[in-house]
Amino acid sequence: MRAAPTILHLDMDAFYASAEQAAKPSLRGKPVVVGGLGTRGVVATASYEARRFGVHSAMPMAQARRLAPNAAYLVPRFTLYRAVSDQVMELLGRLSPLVEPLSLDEAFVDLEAGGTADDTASALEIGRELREAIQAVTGLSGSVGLAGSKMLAKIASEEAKPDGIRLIEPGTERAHLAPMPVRTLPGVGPATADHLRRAGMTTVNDLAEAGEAELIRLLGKAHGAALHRMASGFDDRPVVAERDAKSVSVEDTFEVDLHDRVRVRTEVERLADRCVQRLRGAGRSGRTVVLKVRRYDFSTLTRSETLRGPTDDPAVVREAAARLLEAVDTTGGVRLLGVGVTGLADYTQEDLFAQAAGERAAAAPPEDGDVPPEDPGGRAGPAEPGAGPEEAAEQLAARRWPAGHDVHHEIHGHGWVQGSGVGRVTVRFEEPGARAPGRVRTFRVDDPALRAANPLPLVPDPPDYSSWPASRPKSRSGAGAPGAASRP
DNA sequence: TCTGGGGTCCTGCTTCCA
DNA sequence: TCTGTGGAAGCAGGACCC
Repeated sequence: MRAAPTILHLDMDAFYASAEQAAKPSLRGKPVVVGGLGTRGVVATASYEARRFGVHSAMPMAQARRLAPNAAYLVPRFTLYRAVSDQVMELLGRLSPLVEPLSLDEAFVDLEAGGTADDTASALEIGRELREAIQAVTGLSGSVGLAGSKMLAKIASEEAKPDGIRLIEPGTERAHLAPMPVRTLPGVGPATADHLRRAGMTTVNDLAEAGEAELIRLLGKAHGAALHRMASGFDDRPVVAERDAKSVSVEDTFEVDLHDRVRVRTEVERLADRCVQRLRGAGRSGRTVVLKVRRYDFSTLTRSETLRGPTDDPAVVREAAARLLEAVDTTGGVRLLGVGVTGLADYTQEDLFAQAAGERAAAAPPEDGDVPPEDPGGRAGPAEPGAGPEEAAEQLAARRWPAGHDVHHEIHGHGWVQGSGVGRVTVRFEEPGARAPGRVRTFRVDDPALRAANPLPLVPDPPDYSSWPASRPKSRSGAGAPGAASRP
């Protein structure tokens, strides 16, 4: 805990949805929902306009569509979000060497370590400047929380949302937290909250007064002790700039449950290959292979196997995953499969498995390596079995032209896919920064003049913040859009 | 109504080994 | 040689977070 509120928490407001609204002028002020559009998709982010209909993160997409049938439904575009996130993180890095990203849209900053703030006034000033800078550079708004600890800074940014700044003065933590519901504290989810409610505790004050011993009795040593400290306003977790990943995994939920054992095995091998690709991309290897199976009834089980040494050999991971699958009963159907690797290391060890696999591979006909022989099944796969020719064509069109993705037309220029089906794709031609919505045109899905395009920057010509925070950039006309001003 | 994907951490249990 | 013990490692599941 600190005597000055020099831990800053930044949380971008409805990040994915706001980025889409900024990229697509016709969606500004309208309900936008970003997430998986398949029958089993869930909402990743809903714009504030969509939230008014009751749509929220993690809600099944089918339910969101019932609540807000007229909203724009888009698939996530991580290339765009990552680019914007990089811009935001770059600004945060100007405030301190200690920046801890939690996700693409959230981070802690230790202002004291950066020497950019050492008291309430300077922390507030830097928070306001940061929000202005983010608005000017990305066109998006973020909420800032300031406090003497990570927990309180995060709570403060939550209270500041949307588009605000909030400071919790050190010394007032306990009083601030006392009336709040237990779910406010990090680490208290639905299960723990229910557990606590049955024990008669619903507010943070209840937890603080219950005492550490009682919470340990209820929740176990680590969780109970940590929760009691947090409920009492103590949180001395440092801001950690670099964290090594501890596992790498990939998983797929299938549009339709898999029943065919051969298909299940094929999918597991495909996932193992994808997992190794990611592992190698990170320059790592791993020792423990984990198979995850979610069955038709949503029951989930994991099976793991620890190898003699770390590996990044796809054949080794594939075979381990296949062995693990042998021990799993999949009758009834499989909804999700996942393959992961833990026990990460920076080196690989030539072990007997790898050697054996290599020898087998040398003796066998050539494989297709990392590229599957055909577009595989599941979410990214071909038309589902049983789909009619028209349905299949629609699925292929939707896959080629995902809703919300950027396209370029030889004559009409840059646009984005509004929808596709019946052999047609509908495109709205507009760019970020346009004042009015663009025009809509429809093409054949195989129109040669139409091709997929990369996202454009949300702010075409952002101001130069390279000397900030030492000196602030001169305001340009149009920079610092309305709404950037901090709320009191 | 019907529940994603990619992670982290913790707990309880079993086995192995010194 | 047998027995007890404690720690480490492996494994499975659950909860939580964004």
